[in-house]
Amino acid sequence: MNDPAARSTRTILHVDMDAFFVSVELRRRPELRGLPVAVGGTAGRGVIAAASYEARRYGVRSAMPTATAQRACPNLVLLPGDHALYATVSEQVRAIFDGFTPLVEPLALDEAFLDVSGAGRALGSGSAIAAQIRRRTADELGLNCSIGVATNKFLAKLASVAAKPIADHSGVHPGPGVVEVLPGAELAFLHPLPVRALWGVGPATFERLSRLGVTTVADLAALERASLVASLGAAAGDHLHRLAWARDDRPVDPSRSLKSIGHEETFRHDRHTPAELRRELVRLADGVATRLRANGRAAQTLTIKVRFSGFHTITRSVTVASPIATAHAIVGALTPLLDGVDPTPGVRLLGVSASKLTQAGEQLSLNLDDPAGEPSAASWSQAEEVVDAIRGRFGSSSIAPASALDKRGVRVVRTGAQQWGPTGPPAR
DNA sequence: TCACCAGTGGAGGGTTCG
DNA sequence: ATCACGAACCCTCCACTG
Repeated sequence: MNDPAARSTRTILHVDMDAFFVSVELRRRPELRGLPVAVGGTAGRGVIAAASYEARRYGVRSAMPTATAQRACPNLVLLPGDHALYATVSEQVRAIFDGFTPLVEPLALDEAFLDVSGAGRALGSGSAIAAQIRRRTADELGLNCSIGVATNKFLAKLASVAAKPIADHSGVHPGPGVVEVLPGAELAFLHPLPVRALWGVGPATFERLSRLGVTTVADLAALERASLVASLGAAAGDHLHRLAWARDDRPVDPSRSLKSIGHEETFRHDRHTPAELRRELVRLADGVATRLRANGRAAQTLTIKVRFSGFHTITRSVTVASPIATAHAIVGALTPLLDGVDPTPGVRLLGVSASKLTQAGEQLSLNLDDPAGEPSAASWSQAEEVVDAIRGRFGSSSIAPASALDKRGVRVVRTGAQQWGPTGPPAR
């Protein structure tokens, strides 16, 4: 305990569920086991969210346009996805993690970091704990996972990639399941990897690094920190330089709080009129406001995002004096911004997002009686809380803003439950 | 009054990740 | 050759403050 090296050596696990969404679906559709299966949006404007390893044999990958995936794999079984179910199963996985350490940082529904440095005596080494976790997710939930063990977060993440099964044209090859990077072996593991494998090196950064002659992590490590900073900026340059030398002291943070809440939607057919956009705005704002209230938050900054048919994308934002959490107030704040957008060239996507979040609750209403006879902010707030209660009892589609309805009073579009592209048949 | 400086925060664009 | 959605973070420009 008085050895500084021992005190500073951590044991971090990165746990990544294998083909999570698909694996959850296969539990209730066992007849599909062994087939190429994917969860994702329908062809047209949808993308793949997860692919079984059999589908990956054909080159199907997540984020791939569904149309492309179906060309690559004509027999692909495409499932629409059930985000609520995945969230429920994710909580069950989480409960297993919690049995090993209180230091669990979820990254996504299917991924988490665990700091098990303190668990040593009772539960065994990092790789022993990893083996126990794998056994329990398989036995109790019927789900496989791959786990990386290392002395910091980003090496653990890279190790979990190395632990994964591999699917290529020759077949599906099981992975080791657990890969541990032992203390002292960090650079030997890290430096041969392609620089693209590093967290934070996407297409744009890779392009810039290529211009500097960097292909592997070893190349990156050989570069002067200053030239990296000059090329990539202070934050990214410094960060990557540290990673190249396996330096990463970011703690596993179990209490990261939400910083923004948003909804966006790509339309099956482009919108061309302000009236159409206005209707979508109301609907999206309703979804965002509902989630704000469900999380007990209110927002001060509101942003719209507009993607035109040519894919050019703009954002417009406004910061209001006091935090808001009703659809009415959000629409009020965003309407002037939307009015500044000309939809005639065609709009394929609209998004609404709320940031600068605060705890809702103690905002005082200073104008309970409005001389113009308009309902006050407080009464909108009460009205929308009633809406929350009705949805809680009768389902999310039981009630909607009148201005989000079409002329027949039919709800125009879905609530915004996660999809991976427009619903219904392909456009065109 | 002007020029400059440092700090802050808003706005807009962009990158990356899963 | 047509590409979702949700979120975090970064950079740059700019206005404002003192």
